[in-house]
Amino acid sequence: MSSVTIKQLAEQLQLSTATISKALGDSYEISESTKKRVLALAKELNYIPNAYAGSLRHNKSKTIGVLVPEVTDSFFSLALNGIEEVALEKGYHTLIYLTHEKLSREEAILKALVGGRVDGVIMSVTVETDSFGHIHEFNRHLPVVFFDRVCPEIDTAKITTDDFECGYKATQHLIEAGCHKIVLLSISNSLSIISERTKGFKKAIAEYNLNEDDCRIVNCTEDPQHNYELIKEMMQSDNRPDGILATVEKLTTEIYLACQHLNINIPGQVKVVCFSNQPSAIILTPSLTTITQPAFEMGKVAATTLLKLLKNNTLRLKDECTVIPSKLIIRNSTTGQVNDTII
Amino acid sequence: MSSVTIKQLAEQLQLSTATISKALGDSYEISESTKKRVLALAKELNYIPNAYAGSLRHNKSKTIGVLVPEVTDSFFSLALNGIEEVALEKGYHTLIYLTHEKLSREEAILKALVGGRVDGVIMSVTVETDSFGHIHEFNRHLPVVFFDRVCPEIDTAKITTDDFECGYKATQHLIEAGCHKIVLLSISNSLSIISERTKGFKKAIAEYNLNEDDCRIVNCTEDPQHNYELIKEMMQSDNRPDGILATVEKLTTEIYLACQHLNINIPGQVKVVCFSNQPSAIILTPSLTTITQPAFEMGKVAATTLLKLLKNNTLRLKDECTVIPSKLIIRNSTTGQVNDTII
DNA sequence: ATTTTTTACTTAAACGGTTAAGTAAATATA
DNA sequence: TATATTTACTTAACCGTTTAAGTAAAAAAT
Repeated sequence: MSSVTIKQLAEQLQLSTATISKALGDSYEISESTKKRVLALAKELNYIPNAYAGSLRHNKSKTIGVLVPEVTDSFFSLALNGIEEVALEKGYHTLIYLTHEKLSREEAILKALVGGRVDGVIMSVTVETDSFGHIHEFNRHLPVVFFDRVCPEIDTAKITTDDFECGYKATQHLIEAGCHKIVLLSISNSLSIISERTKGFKKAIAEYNLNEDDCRIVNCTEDPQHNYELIKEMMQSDNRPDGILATVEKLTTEIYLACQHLNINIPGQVKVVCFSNQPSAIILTPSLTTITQPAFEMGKVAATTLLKLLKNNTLRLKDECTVIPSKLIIRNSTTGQVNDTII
Repeated sequence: MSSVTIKQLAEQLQLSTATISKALGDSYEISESTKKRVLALAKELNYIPNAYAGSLRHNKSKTIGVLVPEVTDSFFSLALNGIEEVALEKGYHTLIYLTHEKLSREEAILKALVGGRVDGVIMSVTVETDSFGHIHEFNRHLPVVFFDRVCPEIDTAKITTDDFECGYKATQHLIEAGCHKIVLLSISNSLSIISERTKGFKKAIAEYNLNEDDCRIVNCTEDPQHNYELIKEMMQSDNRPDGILATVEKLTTEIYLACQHLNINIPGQVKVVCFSNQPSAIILTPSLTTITQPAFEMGKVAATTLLKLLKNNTLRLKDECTVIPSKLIIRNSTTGQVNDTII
């Protein structure tokens, strides 16, 4: 059952455990011949060092924790991909925790992680995270790197994308495509990314002198069915929008469904832009204009930043903020011919 | 930096570390008054036990390892979701490793995990996994639960879906919808799920007396661009199929794109079924007929099974196989009106 | 009043490694 | 030849926690 230990190697070779340990660590204190014997036996018996013994001694776990709201979202799964790639390359292990957008989970997980299980954390906060005492408390013990959904109140590394500019560019694109009544579909009032995107949205509305009452913000929830009803209602109202800017990927399905069921043509009657990393955007009918975030890259940079700190803890994490731009990918949901999308 | 230890509690209360440890464990050996004092101080100083010290002592890590080919796939992200849910509920931690379909990664990861870092592993093998010595070796030390992509040669718990039946049902559905030349798009010759689905496919072909030369198997790769070319070529060949059964989700994009670009109507000229958990299946044009696997449920059962064993290691894992049926969800890509999908 | 049992602790070993300090023998230096 | 240095080890302490074994004092039983 249990694997080979240093003690067993020591006994077989009639050496002390210290000698074995140093031989395996290629120490100058050990003769070449002994090193060879140790390495050979270690290989033969398939010796694997116990991860926790070393961790306990060095107070280092070679493990990072990743807290994300969910993983069934292209952005987060791509980011996780990037994080895991860097971690594996640098010999780190990745503990994953899904908060399911619950602040209480986030709090409980961070509290548990102070116990030495991880050397640091990479996280994207929940939609509910409007207080941050738990993160601050965690950060007193261990380093935190935020990515995407950051906590402005915590002074640490933040890997983000240009949400403000993208909110602006997406709105500008809708306006220039002829929209006058643009609705921004939000999912939170506190989330950093949403508030940045919203600011960009508002700036464009103001700059182009659109009627601010027509260009409102509608709050969606975690419940797809509810969102569907909400969008359907919105699209049946007197003041129906002619442009939709959806701030999260998962709203795409409900927007397309509602328009299909109400027989509203995209882009003829309403033009749609989504913040999305879904590969299927290109095969939707009409193909979906997206703001596509550099998810994989953001994950890689977040992990690289954290691991850089763990290697050299004189680094000031607060100076390690990176902004990687997203791309506006224009497709038919904002520019397509109306005939393209008869349903 | 470092957190509070039992030693510090002991010193402050003028007690031994043993007393503190037992008080925290609510041992009968400790008086109620002492327990109260210990608990109070522990709470005040926010004592969190060091995870690895306990792990080292008990040779248990309260951690499970999850090996999946990738996480940017609805099936695996949903399954991970299910695994993490059960793990968190039972106080376990989840280490995630992405093999990226590389056997060498799978081997390296399993080897590293023998070092006590995990108490067991839940895995879905890579497309390259045609030997299994590494899994067998790992399994000598620690329990393994397979889900979805299993290794038939290893005697342990396997959580699967009814791939054979689904291969059959999907093919039958295509045949009954009028297809005579059905192509199965495969990604591997060794993968358990693919071979089961293929068997079901062949059974239906034989039962309905379709021409076996027209109903061939085409091998796709990990490269989307290559798959696109392959599908395009196939759809331009003399013997163009009138039905496609795609065994993995990610092929959807290339099928739809190729048909769009070649101006081939789905379902008019070719009907399509995909094994897929993508939520966007419903908003594609035409909406996509899918075999949808119980991904979340499979993840939950896999985790529950592993944790059941870890609690009671007299359990025989090989007796803990579960098959959870998938669903054929019929949509317009096989039954829709041709007019629905003019592009 | 004496012995036994119970209570409420402490001591020390253990988990599997690492490492500072110690040491005997071999080699180099004066 | 006597002393200093280097080589190649070993011993023992330590990381933070658990737990078997030991113990003194209090309570119960005889």
